[in-house]
Amino acid sequence: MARTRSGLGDFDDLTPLERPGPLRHRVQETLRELIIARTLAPGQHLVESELADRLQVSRGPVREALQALHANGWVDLRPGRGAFVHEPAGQEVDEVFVVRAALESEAAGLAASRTGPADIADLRTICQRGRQAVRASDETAVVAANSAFHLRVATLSGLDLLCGYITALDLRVRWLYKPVVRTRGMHSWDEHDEIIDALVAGDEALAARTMRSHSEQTRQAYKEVSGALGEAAENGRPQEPGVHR
Amino acid sequence: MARTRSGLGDFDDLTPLERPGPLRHRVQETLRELIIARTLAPGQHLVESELADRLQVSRGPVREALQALHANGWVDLRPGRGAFVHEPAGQEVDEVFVVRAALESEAAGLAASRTGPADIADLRTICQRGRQAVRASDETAVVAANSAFHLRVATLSGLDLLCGYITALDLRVRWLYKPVVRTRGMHSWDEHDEIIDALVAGDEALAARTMRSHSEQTRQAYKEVSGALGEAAENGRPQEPGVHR
DNA sequence: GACGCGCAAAGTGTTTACAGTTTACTGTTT
DNA sequence: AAACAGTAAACTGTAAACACTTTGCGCGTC
Repeated sequence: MARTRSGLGDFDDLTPLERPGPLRHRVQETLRELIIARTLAPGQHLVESELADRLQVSRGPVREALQALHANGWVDLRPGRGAFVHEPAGQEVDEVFVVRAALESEAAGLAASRTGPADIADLRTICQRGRQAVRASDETAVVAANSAFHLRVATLSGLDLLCGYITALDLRVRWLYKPVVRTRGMHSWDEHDEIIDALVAGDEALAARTMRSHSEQTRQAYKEVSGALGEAAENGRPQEPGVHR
Repeated sequence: MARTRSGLGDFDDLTPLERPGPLRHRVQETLRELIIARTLAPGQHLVESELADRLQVSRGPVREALQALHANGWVDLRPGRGAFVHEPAGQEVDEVFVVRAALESEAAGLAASRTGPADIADLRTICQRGRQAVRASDETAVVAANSAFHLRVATLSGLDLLCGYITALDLRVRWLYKPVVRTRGMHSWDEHDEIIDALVAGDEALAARTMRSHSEQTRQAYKEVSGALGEAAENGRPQEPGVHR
């Protein structure tokens, strides 16, 4: 397995040297971070020239980054008026949870028949880190561990596409959920353990069901807290749908 | 319900006049169409200046369109080398079917409790159109009716986000599936009828199950035909996964 | 004082120009 | 003849400039 070439010896440690990479990537990631961190508030007008000035680049890369962010739902692009941080409206938060639940439970089901002992050990480690973070009230670490757990399960499905979608949705959840993280605490990690148990048992249906229920719990927690935060305006009926686009 | 204003009379027929809209949109859609039609072949190098010349625009809008297409998985962007039409590799086609199945069955389940008589009538009409197209061997019309049916069900879920994802995946399917459309014929429309029946019954679980099975059938059809088209290389084990990105 | 008109500032849409990288070719050396 | 270095063409990455649209403000009019 040693990757050697010509007669020049062993090159295994030789990693390609780092290169700056296109500006648009860094711009895109920077902006996404700022949006998630809510430094850039929903609805805020993202003026190209201002962003370009602050980031010390020209408008070109900024515009390209905005295109990509638009395609992923982080930014709304009103023709002739520019880019605005996307405003999650109405039932949208709920929708993210629903879609995520569907995809993650699918992933968990697929993972059940492919999970080895090493994978289980990884998952258990992540859970330990998560519990520790909860005890330490280290919010950032909790979020990180939670993301790591869900991403790890998604990866175990073996499907790159599914993994990509889930990762993207997880970022969205992290963004939307931010105002209300603290509430769920240790309970969430017990559910993670249940999921692991299902994976160990190799029971596809159970794994899928457990993951779905976990997602549903999280969604409920969100609903309660956000309901308490927002005015007590209880919309009895979910608002009229309408077609996407 | 009449939308009137001031004392100026009835404005219901007054639709905002059409405007050209940003070039990048039209470039993006044109390119996507060309990719789906396979005029632009997978792996093909998309040279910015050439596209710009042919479309009679400058490179700016072209680059922006390529960014958006990249974010949606139509185009690969190799830094320093440019844009290439995405090459579906290995199990990727299969993955699209899996994800689509998960999302569409979710949508069908949600639709079951929200479907009214008018919706049912619409769906039946679409099915009639589909059957007619199959009898007439009008491939384009078949594909159109099929897309319409699936999109309509997705819409009935009432979730815009879900709808958007499904629409995007449907385009992907249309692209990947293109080489092997003709085989499924009338059988597919019988399954569509079953789905409608489940919706009429208002049985969420049944609707979800039926839709999933329908998706699965389509996937199997794809596998058989593509297996027959490609060499008889029967990969026993689905190729090793690896992480997305 | 309310309304409408016109002007000016701000910002986006698009093009053009320039710098840096990649790639293929050509000639040279061993 | 094979391998290498050097070089030129092609193309991408980035910046800057120009044209047009939107938006807000001030002025005049009814």
